Amino acid sequence: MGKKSKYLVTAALPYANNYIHIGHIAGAYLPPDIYVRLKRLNDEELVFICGSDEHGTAIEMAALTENVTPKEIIDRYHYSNKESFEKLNIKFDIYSRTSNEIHHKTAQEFFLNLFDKNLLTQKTEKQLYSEKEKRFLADRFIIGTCPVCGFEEARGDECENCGSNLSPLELINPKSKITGDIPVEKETTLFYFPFGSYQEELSKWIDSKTDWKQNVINYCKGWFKTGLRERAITRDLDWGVKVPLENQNGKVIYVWFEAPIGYISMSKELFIEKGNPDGWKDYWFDKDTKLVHFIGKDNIVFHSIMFPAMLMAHGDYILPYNVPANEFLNFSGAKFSKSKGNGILVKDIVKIFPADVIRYALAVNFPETKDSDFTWDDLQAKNNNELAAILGNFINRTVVFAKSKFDGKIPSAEIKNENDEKILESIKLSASRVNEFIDKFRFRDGITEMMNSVRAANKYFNDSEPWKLIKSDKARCGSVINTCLEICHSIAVLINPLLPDTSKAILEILNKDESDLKWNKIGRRVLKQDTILGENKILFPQIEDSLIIRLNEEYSSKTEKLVETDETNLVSIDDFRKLELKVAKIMDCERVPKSKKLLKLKLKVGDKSKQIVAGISEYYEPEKLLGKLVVIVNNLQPSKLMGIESQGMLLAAKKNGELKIVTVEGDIEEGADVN
RNA sequence: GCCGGGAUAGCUCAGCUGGUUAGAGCGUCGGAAUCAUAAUCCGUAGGUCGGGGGUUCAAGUCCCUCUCCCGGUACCA
Repeated sequence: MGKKSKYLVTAALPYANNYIHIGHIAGAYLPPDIYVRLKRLNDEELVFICGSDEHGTAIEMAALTENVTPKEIIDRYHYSNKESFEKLNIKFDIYSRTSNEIHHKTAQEFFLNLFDKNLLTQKTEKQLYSEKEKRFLADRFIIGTCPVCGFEEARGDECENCGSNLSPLELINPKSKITGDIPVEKETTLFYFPFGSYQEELSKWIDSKTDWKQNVINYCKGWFKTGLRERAITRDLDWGVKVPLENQNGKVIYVWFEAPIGYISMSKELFIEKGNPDGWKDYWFDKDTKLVHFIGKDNIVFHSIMFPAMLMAHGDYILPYNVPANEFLNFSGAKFSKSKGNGILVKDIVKIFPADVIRYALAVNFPETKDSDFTWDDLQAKNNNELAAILGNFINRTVVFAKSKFDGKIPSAEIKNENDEKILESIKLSASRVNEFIDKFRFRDGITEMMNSVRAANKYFNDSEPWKLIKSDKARCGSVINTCLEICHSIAVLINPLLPDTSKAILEILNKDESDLKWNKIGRRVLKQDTILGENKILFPQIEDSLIIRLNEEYSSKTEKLVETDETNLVSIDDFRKLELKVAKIMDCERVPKSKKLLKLKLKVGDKSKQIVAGISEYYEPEKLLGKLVVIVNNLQPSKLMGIESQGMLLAAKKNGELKIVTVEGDIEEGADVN
């Protein structure tokens, strides 16, 4: 064994304005968790860093839209996402957040370091300023008439109607999206970072990274080809890390610049927690540290170009050793999309399936070289046909056999033969292959290798035929079962990085502590004969079709295409009678978080209550709807909108940007039929 | 528009600098076995590698072109 390496592993900082979904997990969080767990089993020295990215316009905008403070937004998503990771057993050494003071300080120091070296340039330009709100408006906060197509609600950065990319200054009649205030043009001075002057050094550096994934290198080369340009690193905004200079009121460091510094500040925080405040330097300043950034492909430019350029400019820190970016995970052929609300959120899926099942289903199909596809049917198949059938079954058949034929004790292995040693040896070899694969970020191959070991174990069981031996040669049979139990232990270690809960469960069944939970113990005999086995347990219960059918229905409604209605199409009275229109009373009403138009309504229809999600919040304040009698389609097939079930449809009239809900003239008891 | 990526067995995916009969897992079908969550093990079948053209002794792999999908980016004065 040579000198152990030291690893500084990071996972992309999730932006705290949304709940994370399983696409994120497959892309940037489960791979490093497996990687880190494996390194730990090999006694490598490492830290694993992650946390929420909590600044920037999008969060401020979400806050304004919901009429809450940014702090409320980031708290909601920070704690929820942190919990999501925990539920999936993705175990960071620290999961912190960029709103912490230590991060503000670290980012400011970083900024000042570059400023003091005269590496930053300043430029003055015109931007839109709201006198009323006393601040510059971010592009997306401005709406106005599109100069290209005349659409009246174009945003400052792009027109959703014609797709044009716009600058806010081009908009005709611009106004603040939030207050409706009319902004004025005002000059502002911002700092820029000259990426262009680092292009050559970066390019050479990337060229030296021959072992990086091809997709990452391609992205970088693409950027070099178009040429790196300077980029603003400050902006006029309240919510963020303040620019640490005089006369910079109302200015913050741009979030893309400040967020990756979070890796550094979170490292500091971790070592403060450990009672070793300078410990982070052993990682960030040591040329032998392997800094590995796990990210999704959308983040490549930041981690393999911008952040390295910043680190070069600063000079003290190490550069990334590798940036193993994954592609994207699709869902049933469609993209995960926040706006369409069809992502499978981690906080939802962990309520349905055990962490290990989710981890396995995602990991065998990591989007390592191209986008890959996730389906519920696939998850079921992976659980039933692989986890349960191959892995769970081997443990179960071994333990059940030992329990019934050897008094629940580990029999002795006195009558060994070469087959016993062969299988153990092959698992040991397999383990070293797993190690190599994962070290090269080839997780899928590594996992295939793990499962091959378990297949080999089943084969050994079959070929040894202990059910026959028990009748003819009990001592030899005991040796076989002893070996199988040893294999169970090896498997527990082997799968530990991928399936930590299952690994633990196997150890419990074997009544074995974690003292031999080490990679180099794979394929070795570590059990004591005559140990009484623990309680057996089905590791992977079958997933029934009915559950999968239900999930398919639930999630397909989110991706359904809208069917256009033909206005000239006539319906018969029978068709009309299929609709059950009823009068309902609005009992409760609230905005759907992070949605633009949705209100969640609690209705009373006769003696039943109902929940309906309606897209009317741009026209009605929730409070004003309370108590109103409205008309609803009572028997509409329920569907989910942004994860919230809607059990009907509210009728409303709409024209020329006006919308009025259909109410009842006079008073009538709710629940009344409408026809 | 331009740049980049993708399109390979029923499904999900591998195939580095071109080279013998294109691979894996799951599913299918057949067999063996019956300790085990009807779970295992062995074997079989399945692909004109998106369409078309070209280079080459030889192309999934290189070139051209077309179709579809996905990113990025520009312009629409």
